[in-house]
Amino acid sequence: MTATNKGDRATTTILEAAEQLFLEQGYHGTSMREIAQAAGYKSAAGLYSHFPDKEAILVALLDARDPYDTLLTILEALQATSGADFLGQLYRLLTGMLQQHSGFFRLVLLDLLEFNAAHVQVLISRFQGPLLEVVARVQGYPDINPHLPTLVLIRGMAALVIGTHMSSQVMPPAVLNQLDEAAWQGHLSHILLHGILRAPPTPPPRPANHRTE
Amino acid sequence: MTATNKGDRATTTILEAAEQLFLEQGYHGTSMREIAQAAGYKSAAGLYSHFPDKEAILVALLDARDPYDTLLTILEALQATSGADFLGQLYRLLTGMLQQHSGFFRLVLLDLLEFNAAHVQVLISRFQGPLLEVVARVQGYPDINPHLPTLVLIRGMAALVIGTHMSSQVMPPAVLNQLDEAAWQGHLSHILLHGILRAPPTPPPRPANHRTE
DNA sequence: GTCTATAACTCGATAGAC
DNA sequence: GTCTATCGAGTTATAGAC
Repeated sequence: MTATNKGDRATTTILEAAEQLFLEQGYHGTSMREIAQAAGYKSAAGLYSHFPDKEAILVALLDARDPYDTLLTILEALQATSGADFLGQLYRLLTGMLQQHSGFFRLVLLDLLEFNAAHVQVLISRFQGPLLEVVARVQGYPDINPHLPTLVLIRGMAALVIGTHMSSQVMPPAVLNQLDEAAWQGHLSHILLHGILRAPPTPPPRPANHRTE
Repeated sequence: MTATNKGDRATTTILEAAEQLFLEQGYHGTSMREIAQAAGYKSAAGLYSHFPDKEAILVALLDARDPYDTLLTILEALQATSGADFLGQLYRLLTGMLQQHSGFFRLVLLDLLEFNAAHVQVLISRFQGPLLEVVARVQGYPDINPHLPTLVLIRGMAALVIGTHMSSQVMPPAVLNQLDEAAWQGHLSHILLHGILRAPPTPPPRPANHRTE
């Protein structure tokens, strides 16, 4: 699945083994012997032909599972009729990707706790340029609140997306399943767009001037 | 600082030592020897007079650092003139507490990764009742959108609060410091209340009928 | 309760044969 | 590249003296 240019299949096998174990047991909770055995080796020595040490496996894993390229491709192709439409799609896209790559997100948390996000910082910095481009595109729409600073727009979106994902991991399944995924996305993106208050500050009952889609 | 009913000072000393090390090095990355030495013992054996094993230390630590009681007291005393006011205060309160108890939050993440949130689930379930009471209070205000299901209100608020905190841990300090804390809170709570779009869907330039606060 | 001593393993990493 | 064998240091946890 993870493309390696050469026939270096052993490396990806090791990474797949390490991924599963890291996610289940944590970084320090997983031994080189366990990784080796899960990858089909008889002892841990074989791993050192492919990686200099244990930490290098985590770094390679973070890099291999980084959904950066996929995300960038989709972002560039994204088209919308309004800021509301764009943000709605973006929210759905990001939460969907975070869910699909939840393993990667756990690896990020792992790096955050075990190495104080030392390795992820590199991945994030790579993302900064494209991110600003997307936000600039968002702010070009006339229905976006022009008084919101760019940074606030980014952090607000990021916070809701990350928080949505985190909450799904902590909420009891019984509660989470009271609404299906589409309903959750619809409601939460509504909050992102219109907030929690009633849409009109004081609703003046006037005939329809706004268009319905 | 952490109140223990008896003169059981040794226990709190151990917990303080364990807290610092767990947060710096992770759970499996911290040894009983290290905890013992940081707590003033000459060997790890002394710890076993107070805790049956290593995991018990983490559990006791999670329980000791749980800000539940503090939060509940503040929540009960919270007064507001409107839903917007209430939610604004609540957002400020929760983000502030999360920041103040960021150590506890890291312990939660640690439990999430190392034990699949097994221990935190207990703490969360304890919080469910009071949480519903607060939300019921929120929904009593007339300016809150009545079409938002209770669960959506909870998760939306939780997501933004958690996401705000998480983003502060990953964002480069240079970016984070471009706005001061009060400005961040103001903007982000504005998004929570009114969303990212312009306040009126399509601004009809009519004389003031809406009241300013 | 805290100590020394130690049991019984497991850790990451290396050496060298094949 | 993968193997066996192993080094040296680390691990959790216990036994028993004080």
